[in-house]
Amino acid sequence: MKKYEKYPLYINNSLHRKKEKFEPLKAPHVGMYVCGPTVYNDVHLGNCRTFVSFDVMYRYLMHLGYQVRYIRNITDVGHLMDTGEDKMAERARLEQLEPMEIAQKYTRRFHHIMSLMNTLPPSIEPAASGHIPEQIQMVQAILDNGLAYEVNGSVYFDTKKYNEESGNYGQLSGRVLEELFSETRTLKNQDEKRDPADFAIWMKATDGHIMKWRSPWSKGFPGWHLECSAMSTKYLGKTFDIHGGGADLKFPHHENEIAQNVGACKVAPANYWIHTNMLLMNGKKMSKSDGNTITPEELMDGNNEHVSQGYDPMTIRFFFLQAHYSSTLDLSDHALQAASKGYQRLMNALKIAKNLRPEDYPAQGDAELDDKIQDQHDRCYLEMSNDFNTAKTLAVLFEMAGVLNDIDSGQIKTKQISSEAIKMLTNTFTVFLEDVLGLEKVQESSSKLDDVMQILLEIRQTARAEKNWALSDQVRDQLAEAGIKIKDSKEGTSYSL
RNA sequence: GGUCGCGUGGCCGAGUGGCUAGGCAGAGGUCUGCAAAACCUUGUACGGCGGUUCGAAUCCGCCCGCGACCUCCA
Repeated sequence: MKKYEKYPLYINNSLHRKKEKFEPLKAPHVGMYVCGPTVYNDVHLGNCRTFVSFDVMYRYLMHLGYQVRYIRNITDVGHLMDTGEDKMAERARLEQLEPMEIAQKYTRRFHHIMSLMNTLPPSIEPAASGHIPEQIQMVQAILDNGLAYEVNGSVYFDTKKYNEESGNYGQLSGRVLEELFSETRTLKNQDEKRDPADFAIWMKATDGHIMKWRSPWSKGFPGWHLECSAMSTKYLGKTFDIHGGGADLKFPHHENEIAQNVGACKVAPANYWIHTNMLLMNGKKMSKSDGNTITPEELMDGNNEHVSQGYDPMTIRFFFLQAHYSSTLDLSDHALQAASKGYQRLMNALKIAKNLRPEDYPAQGDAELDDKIQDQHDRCYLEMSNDFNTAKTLAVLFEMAGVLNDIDSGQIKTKQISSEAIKMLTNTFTVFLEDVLGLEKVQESSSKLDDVMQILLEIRQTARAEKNWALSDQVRDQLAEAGIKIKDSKEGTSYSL
């Protein structure tokens, strides 16, 4: 019996605004598409939260026994500014680089950050610029189906006609087409559209535009929403299981994506839509465009006015997972400090778990304790299978940490706990912490500093043995002044920066 | 203005009809040469006013406050 049969997964499907049992099209295969970053500058922490959320879903799906194809795109074309200039092109102009250099540069930096945050790479990470033919084909298919029209080399999606035929425009975002553009904003190229709700799927490039490709309609570039439609269809098929992204993409991006897919392929793209909520700072959404942001580097270095110190990437990941992905989360220095302590507590317990040997324990233990551990094991699965409730799962892991500490301190005696229970406890704790939630022990620094510290700590240890408190305290205090804290414990003395 | 969501103890944050969320901080304790760290124990809560119910933080209504989206956004 597969784990996913034993612990059926329930997902809050934003398409229907309710929690539904997850039934993949072709179990054990699962196709998941997540909207990735636009690589015209560095990702900010809000982006990271989204990708960490989907990383945990990806990990848990795999842990349940599904074979997941996880697609996360890189947007490197077609995203326009209010001025009409492409975001990539604008950045290229500012940095005096080629647009593709910009894309490469920020893609590489994005990968670096994602790796620090311990997210697994997706199965395929397609770039929009590498899928122009597929996008042109899709424009053609929509035209062939009579749901788009060409004006002066640009092609627009006929939203009104689409809605008349399918009646579904606005289903995802809960919008009514007639009311949608009652208050019109002045936007570029509005004059070419038949209806304000129409949107470009192919745009003719203006003279100065650098990123452009040949198409049956003009030398131009695809509309922003089109890449996800084309690439999800190419790699996951016309209909697939899960489509995810930040809540701010619901409208218009995802709504238009659905319209394009249905318009081209006559079927809805994804059965389950998952939207992650926004990371806030000072109670306001973190957003690239209005400057209310903090980058992962700034947070890790502590080089930002909003934080008093740098935070380890794993602390940040833990901080994210303490809240449910569908809730807003307010970033603050205070909350991060709390997260740092809590995370450390789990890591201490992890160390204990890894040192326990089931063979040291008897075949029979205290039945009550065995039941407790069985219950904690079950709850880890039930909570994660309940719409990926990482907050609740962490709460169970903290309970398990308590048991591990009790074993370690002798509060729970060896004879009280069975070998099987120990196995289940350590295995569940380790697997959920590391494999499912992706939380790992902070890498110890392995520089010469370790050697130097070893020497200093030995000197201090000798002084202590000789009751030379003046010297031992001098070592401790002066190290503290240099920002190095030392911790005495039964196993010896360790240090941290 | 329209649509959607939120308001939980000092702070962060789960929970959705009766059963302890959890973390941090605070308090008490264990350990320790002292300290720190670590560990154990522990109090405090559901924005306001009504309603439904045997029973509501949880459902309904109104009010107050906050946020998101409404063609830049994860």
